[in-house]
Amino acid sequence: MLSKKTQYAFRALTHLAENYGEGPVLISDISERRKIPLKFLENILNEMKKAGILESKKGKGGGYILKMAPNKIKLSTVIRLVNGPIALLPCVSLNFYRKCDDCDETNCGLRRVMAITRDATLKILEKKTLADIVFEEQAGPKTLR
Amino acid sequence: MLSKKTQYAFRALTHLAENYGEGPVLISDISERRKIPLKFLENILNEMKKAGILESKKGKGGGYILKMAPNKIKLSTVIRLVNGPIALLPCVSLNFYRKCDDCDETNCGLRRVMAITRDATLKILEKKTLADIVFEEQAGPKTLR
DNA sequence: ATAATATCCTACCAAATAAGTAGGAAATTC
DNA sequence: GAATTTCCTACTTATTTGGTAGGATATTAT
Ligand code: FES
Ligand code: FES
Repeated sequence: MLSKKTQYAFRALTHLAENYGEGPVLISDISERRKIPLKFLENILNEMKKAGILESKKGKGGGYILKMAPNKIKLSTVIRLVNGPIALLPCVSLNFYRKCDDCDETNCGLRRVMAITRDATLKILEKKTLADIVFEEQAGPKTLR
Repeated sequence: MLSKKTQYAFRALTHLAENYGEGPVLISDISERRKIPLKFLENILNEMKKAGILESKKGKGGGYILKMAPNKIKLSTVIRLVNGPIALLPCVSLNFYRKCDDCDETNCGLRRVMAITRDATLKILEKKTLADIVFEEQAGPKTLR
């Protein structure tokens, strides 16, 4: 499961995506409108800035902006940044690889299945971007299952 | 990511699957051969028994057995049992649904994408069973990536 | 200059979860 | 009734999560 922090990150990014091209948005603004604890949000946004997907400006008229267009920011990027590995096992993670203790990697059946799972997940998360999330929200209420 | 406990569970189950039809296997046996902390493994196996996928016998000649054939035990079942939800958000979990705080479900773009991701993951994990894991191991070393 | 506005930085804290241990009770077999 | 083996309850410890506090630093406006 994604951490609460990651959910906050997405909510904030969605907000920024909606305001893309209209200048900086205040942390306090995002915090209020999206119901995210202010100080926590500060940290989150700052992290994403350091990671290169946000830009910031201090002082009056300042705030945060997406560093690139919403359709350039992949969900996989955000998740890896804020949440960590996408794979279900360290040994099949592309970006956070770590060997499994006491398990023979070249011979591990679980590992192979989890590699397949990772690929299926990634196929979606590498394709979907913030723009897709915004679009879905504007498409109006939908019930899903 | 799957917890270490879940990895242990899978290692143990794989071992039991390999010995399926040959009578009970001792906890201590699994513990040694698969390098899993004994007392921890005790708890894990017992949990899975209560959940209905294992059977046990006490006393001499006792031990654990799979309650059904390896190809009847889905990976999704095991993960849900030991690890918890498979979905990336509580609001899209089929078996562990919980509402997200401060997020309008009927209108949430992230939710929709995560529902798609969940489906893709489940499509694999509901299909693959312990038998597949065992088969992969017997298919011999393979390098993946 | 200097006050006001905002982000940035360092550090800390509490609650929850994960990972594992200890010790004996209960059932089964020999 | 002794040996074997799982079962049960409870505890401990380490790590991660979800924050908070307080001031430093940069920018703008007067
Ligand atoms: S090598 Fe990672 S689970 Fe076997
Ligand atoms: S409702 Fe679950 S993330 Fe929006």
